[in-house]
Amino acid sequence: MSTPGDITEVMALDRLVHEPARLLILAVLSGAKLVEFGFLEQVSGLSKGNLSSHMSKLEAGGLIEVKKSFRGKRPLTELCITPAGRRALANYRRQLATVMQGIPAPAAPTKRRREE
Amino acid sequence: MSTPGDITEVMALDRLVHEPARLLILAVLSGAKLVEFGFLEQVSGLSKGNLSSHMSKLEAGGLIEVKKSFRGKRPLTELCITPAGRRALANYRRQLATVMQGIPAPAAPTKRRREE
DNA sequence: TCAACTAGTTTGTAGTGCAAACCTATTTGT
DNA sequence: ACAAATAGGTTTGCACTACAAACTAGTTGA
Repeated sequence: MSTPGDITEVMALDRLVHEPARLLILAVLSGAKLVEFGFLEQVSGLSKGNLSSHMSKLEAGGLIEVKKSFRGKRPLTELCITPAGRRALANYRRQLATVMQGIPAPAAPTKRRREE
Repeated sequence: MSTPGDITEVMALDRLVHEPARLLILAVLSGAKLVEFGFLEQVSGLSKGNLSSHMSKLEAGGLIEVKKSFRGKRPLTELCITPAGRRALANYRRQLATVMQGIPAPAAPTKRRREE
């Protein structure tokens, strides 16, 4: 039961969100009002450069907002997700759910579990 | 409740599978023993060239097998998923499930339930 | 003063996805 | 018989992307 889950929907996935690094960023942002650049750098494991460029793309796409200020005398960059960002993320999640229905479940043929 | 669903797992996603076009191909292959190139071309909506190159990558990665033969006098290319391909797909699905737990659900601001 | 650190941005490059052009053989039209 | 069209793909060319290395600008410590 449940809908067939049209797998061709996978082709409609938002590439801006689909990129793992950016999806991670959005997911983290969705759970807080304001997130510091440095914090994101640590939880994501991304290099500063990489993070910076993904940040710019998300900002250019209107999915996040970037606020630059100072803490004491040092620069501080903070990110927050926009309403459009939340929508994009929720939409992406919905599509993922649809897509997952088109992928056969773990199959679980034997009891062994191997991972690498 | 339910496990926290470590969102950083998103960084470990298999890029060979993560690409929408290839995920679609794998999903289709997982539901049949042997699939014709032309059929795949139609259901995916991919151009022949694009399909061909994704096919090559999946083959190079050992996720599918490509069998070339003739039907009557015309060339016929058929694809089938390998055991490694099935494992990769199942593994990807598992990771996706984990990742989805890290993405906030549809937000459901009101009580309405929308399905489409 | 000068080295080292903080907080990011810009640059360079290898790799990717995509469609257009191409290829070879077969079939159809005249 | 010969040209044009079609089938079934592959190769090429290009615009774009993710990533790390190199860079910039200000700050703190010695």
